[in-house]
Amino acid sequence: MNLPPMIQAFVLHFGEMGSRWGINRTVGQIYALLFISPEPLCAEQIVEALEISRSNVSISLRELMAWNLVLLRHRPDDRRDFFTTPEDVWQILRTLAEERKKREVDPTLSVLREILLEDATTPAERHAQKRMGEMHRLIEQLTTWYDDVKGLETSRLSGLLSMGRKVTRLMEASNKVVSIGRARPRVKG
Amino acid sequence: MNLPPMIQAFVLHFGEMGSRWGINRTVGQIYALLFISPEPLCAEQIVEALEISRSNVSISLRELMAWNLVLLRHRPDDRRDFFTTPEDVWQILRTLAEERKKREVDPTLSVLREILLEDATTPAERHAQKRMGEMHRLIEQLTTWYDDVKGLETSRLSGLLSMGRKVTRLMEASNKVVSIGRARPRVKG
DNA sequence: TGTGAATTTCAGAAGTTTCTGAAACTTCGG
DNA sequence: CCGAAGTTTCAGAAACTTCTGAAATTCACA
Repeated sequence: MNLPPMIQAFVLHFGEMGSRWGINRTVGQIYALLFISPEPLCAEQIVEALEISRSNVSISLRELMAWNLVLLRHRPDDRRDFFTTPEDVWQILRTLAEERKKREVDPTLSVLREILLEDATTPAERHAQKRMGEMHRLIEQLTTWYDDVKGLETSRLSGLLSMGRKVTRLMEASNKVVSIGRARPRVKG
Repeated sequence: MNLPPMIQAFVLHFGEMGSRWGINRTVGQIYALLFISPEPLCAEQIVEALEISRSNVSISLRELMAWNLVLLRHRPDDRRDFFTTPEDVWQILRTLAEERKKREVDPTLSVLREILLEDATTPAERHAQKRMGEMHRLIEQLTTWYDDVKGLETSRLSGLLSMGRKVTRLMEASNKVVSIGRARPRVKG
């Protein structure tokens, strides 16, 4: 691998973490390389930088495109595909969240929904359904929050994050303001 | 596998999802089984229910304990270990978030921190450091929010989630309250 | 200290994923 | 239609993970 040491460290780290993130080493390395590269790279440049086979690069790029984590770029009078990552790290976060939800959460949600429609006959089944119901409600609540928040522009999302738990105080304060101003029901929660 | 069909479906699903969640099939199945079981189970009962080897159960339980996802229980006059999952699904969520952060985020944060301390000499390195800086700031912001929110009791956390993006309006409204003095912030709609 | 039930460890078999090089395919200018 | 440049596919090799049964270890109690 023929890269400046700092860049190499970053690329190798993403390779190692790949397996923990549900992608493989090569995919992680390619992503890292594209992320820090000042220009889009073509497949052959990736082969040279990482010293892996052309076919491996091809398959890994496909996978990254399936995740919507890399973009295709073209140059005038050049037939080759060039690859890059989105500029905005918040946009990358949104994509990552969306894809992980799709792969890691949605299938479970739909299995739970189906099972919860079935009739429980034995006590064991009734208890199981009760537990699955708890799990289902939790996941629903999380995904509802996510769906609500995911469309926010970056500045608002960032603002929301920096509020953190202060929001709960604000909620209470707002209840007071509201109820003093004109009697109103409490905000849910 | 000798389980009621509804329970079997749930257990098999967790097994299949296991690889997407960074655990393996057996670990996923055992977790699912413990989660819906009305009583703690001992290793031998897991062997019978899932029809897998005793040693596989032993190793998988170790892994689940390393994740803090299962608890040990004992019965009077019985030397065997019995295993169960925490009752409260919100507590499970907290544990899961904590462990995933520890494994999937913290190592990257510390690699980024180290690299950002180094001196960039070439323009490529300077650009790489700029990008890593963006990534680092994003992760810091997310983990700061997480650290802030993770200690909330369930009812507050749940309330915060059900507010979703409405919070941003509340933030703006609260600015107005502060600036105008006693205008009433809208909570709903 | 010896016994036996419960548990863990471990070497290797079985299964899965990743990677490569070679061949096949696609596209486009001449 | 040809050839050159680029890209994808694929069979099998290499590497890695998971699983098992057998052996080793632990531990309560007589």
